[in-house]
Amino acid sequence: MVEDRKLAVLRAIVEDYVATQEPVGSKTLVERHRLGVSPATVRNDMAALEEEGLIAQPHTSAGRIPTDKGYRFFVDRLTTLKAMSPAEKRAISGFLEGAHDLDDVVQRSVRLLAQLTQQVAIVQYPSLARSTVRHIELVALSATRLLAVLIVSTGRVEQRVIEIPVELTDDLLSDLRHRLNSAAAGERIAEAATALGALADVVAPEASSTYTVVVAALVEAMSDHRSDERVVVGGTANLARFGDSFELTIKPVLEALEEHVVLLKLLGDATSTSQVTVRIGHEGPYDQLATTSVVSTGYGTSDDTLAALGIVGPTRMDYPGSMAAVRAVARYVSAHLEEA
Amino acid sequence: MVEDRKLAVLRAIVEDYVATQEPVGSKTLVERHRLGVSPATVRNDMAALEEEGLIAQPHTSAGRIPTDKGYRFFVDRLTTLKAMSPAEKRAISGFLEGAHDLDDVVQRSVRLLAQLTQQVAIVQYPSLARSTVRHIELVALSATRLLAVLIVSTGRVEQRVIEIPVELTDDLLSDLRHRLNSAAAGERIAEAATALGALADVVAPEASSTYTVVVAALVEAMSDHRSDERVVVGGTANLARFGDSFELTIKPVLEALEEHVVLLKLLGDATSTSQVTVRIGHEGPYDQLATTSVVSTGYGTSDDTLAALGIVGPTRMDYPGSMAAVRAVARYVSAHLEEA
DNA sequence: CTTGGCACTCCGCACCGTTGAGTGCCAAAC
DNA sequence: GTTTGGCACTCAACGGTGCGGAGTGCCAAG
Repeated sequence: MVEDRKLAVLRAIVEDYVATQEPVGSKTLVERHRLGVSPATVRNDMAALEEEGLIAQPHTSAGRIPTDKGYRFFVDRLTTLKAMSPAEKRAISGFLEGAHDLDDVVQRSVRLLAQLTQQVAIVQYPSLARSTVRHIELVALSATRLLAVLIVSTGRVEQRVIEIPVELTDDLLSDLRHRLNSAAAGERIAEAATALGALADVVAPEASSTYTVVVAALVEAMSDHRSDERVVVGGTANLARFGDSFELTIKPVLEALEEHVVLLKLLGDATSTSQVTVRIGHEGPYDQLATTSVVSTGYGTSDDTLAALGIVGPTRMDYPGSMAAVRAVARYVSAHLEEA
Repeated sequence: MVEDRKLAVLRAIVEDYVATQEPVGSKTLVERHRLGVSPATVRNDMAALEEEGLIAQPHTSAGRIPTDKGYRFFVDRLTTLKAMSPAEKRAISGFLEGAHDLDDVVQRSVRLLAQLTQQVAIVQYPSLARSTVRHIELVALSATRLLAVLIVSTGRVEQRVIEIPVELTDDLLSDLRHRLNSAAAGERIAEAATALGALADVVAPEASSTYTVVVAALVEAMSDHRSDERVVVGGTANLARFGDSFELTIKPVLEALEEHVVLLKLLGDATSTSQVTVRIGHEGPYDQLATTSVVSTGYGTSDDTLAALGIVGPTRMDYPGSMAAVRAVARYVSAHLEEA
C-alpha cells in the first residue's frame, strides 16, 4: 500500500519533470496528480525515494528530479508501451509508402522517427553481411575497364571499377557474368564470397587473370564493412527543445552525431534484437553523453535483424512514447523491406 | 590616399572582427595593424565608413562591426582568393582517394569541406538530369517480377522493381536488355528517355505489354527529380563555434539543414556556374538566416556543372579561406568524377 | 502512518554603483 | 586640409546586496 504510493510518486515525478523540465516539489505534485494525500506525506515518500537513489535535489531548497536510476526503474517497472493510434499507424505506413529505393526507405524512416518522437533519430543501413546476393552485373566501360555491380537483397548496391589486364571480349564477359551469378545469386554474402573464391579452378586459363581481379574486387566489396557502418541522422533541429546549456549538452551530442562510429556504438547491441532497448545517461559508453538516453531496436526481415534504428534525446524524455514510436517504425520498416 | 586608408581600415575591421568575434575599436585597431596613424584618425575614417553603411555600432559606446554591405565590399573588392598550401592539396586528394562509390565521394567531400572550413558543409548529389546513361540491367526476381537497374555516368544507381503482366523468358529478357541498352547507353538522360519511348513500335507484339511497363518504369526513374534534390550535410558540430545565441542563430540553421528543399535554395544558382558564389546575410532568401552566409560553387565534369557544394556559416566568417576551400574541393571532386 | 505547522535554506531576481572601453567633437599642430 | 591629442560623455558588463518565494526537514499532534 505504502510502497505502491511511493511508486506512484516516482511515476508522477518523472512525468511531471519530463513535461515541465523543472524540479518538482511536493505541493505541485499533489495538485497535479490526484494522490489523495497531503504534501507532507509526499515529502516523506520523497525522502525515502531519495534514500534509495531514485530521485535527487539539484540543491537544498529545490524540488526533486529523477536520477538515472529513477528513470531506469520507471522504464523497467512503471511503463507499459503505448500502442500507436490508428491515425499514427496510417501516418507511418503512408510515410513509407512511396519509397522505392533503399536510400529512400532509410531517409524516410529517419524523418518519420524524428517527427514522431521530436528527438534526434538514427537509422543504420541494413547490414551487408547478413543479406543475400540478388545479382551481379558486369558492364564494360572500355576495352580494359570494367564496372562490377553487386545488387543485394535489401536493395543495397555496391559498385567497383576494375582495371583488367587483358582485353575484354563479349563472350568472356557473358561467360564470367553467368558463372558469377550462378555461384553467388541467392546466397548470403559470406557464402557467396567463399563460393566465388572456390570457382577459381574451373576457369579457362586464358581468362584466369581477368577472373582473379574481378573476383577479388567483388569479394572485397562483400567484405567491406565500411558500408555496414553507414548511418543516417535526422531531426537535429529537435535538439533545440533541450533548453539545456548549449556547451554542456548540445555540443557533445552534435559531435557524436558526426561520428558514425560513435553512433553505431550508441545503437549498440540493439542490432541483434527486435526488443526495444533503452540506455539511460551514464549507462552509455560516453561520459560526454551522460545526460542523454538512447532508445533503439533492431529491424529486418522476420528471420533476421539486419540493422538498428533509434533515437537520442535527453535523459529527461518521454520514454513510453519514444519506445512505442521506435518499435512501431522498426516494425513498419521491416515489413516494407520484407515485401520488396 | 585617404580613400585607400579607409579601405585598409575596413579590411582590418573585418579581419579583426572575424578573428575575435568582438566589436573592434579604434585603439585596438592601430595596435594590431600597422596603420601608421593615430586612433583619432581611424575614428574619423570609421565615422565615414559608418556613414556609407559599411560598418555599424551595436551600441553607442562599443566598437564597430561590419555590416552585410561591409562584408560584401570586402568580398568583392578586398579579397584575393588564397591558394591552398601544398599540404592542404595533398590532404584533399588523399581524402578523396579511397572513394570507390558515389556515396563515398559525396560523403567524404562533406567531411573534408567541413574540416577545412570549420563550418557546416553541404554537398548536392550530381544531378541525374545532366548525366549520361552508362548501362541498363534487368534482373528476373521471379516469373513475373523484374528488377530494372539504371546505372548512370556519375555512378548513381537507380532501381525499380516491376510487376510484369506475362511470364518472362530468358530470351525475351536478353532481347529487351539489348534493345534498351543500344537505345539508351551513352545518351544523356533526357535523350535516353525519348529514345526509349520511340522504341515502342519496333517490338514484337507479344512482348509489347512487358516492354511498355519496363520502359515506363525506366522513364519514370530517369525523370525522377527527387533524386536531384538529394543533399548531404556535415560538420554540424561546427555550429558550436558560433558562440552566438542558440535560439536566434543555431536553431534556425539546424532547422534549415533538415529541409533539403531549403538547402537546395541556399546553394541556389551556384549549380550552374563554376564560379564561387557568396551570399551574405540578408541577401539570402530566408529571413531567419539573416546572420548566416553561404559560400557555394558548382562542380562536375569539364563540360558541365552537375551539382553544387558549399558551406554555411555566420556572416562573420573567414571569407577568403572558405572561398578557397570551396573552390579547391569542387575542383578535386570534379576531377575525381571525371576519371571514374 | 498521516498531517499541519514552523523554522530554515538557498536560488533567482531586481536593483545599484563602479569600471573601463570606446566614442564624438574640438582646437591645435602639421 | 588632414592629423592629432585632449576631454567629456555614454553605456554594457560586472560584482555586491537584499529581498521573496518555493521547497524542504522535522516535530508533535491526530
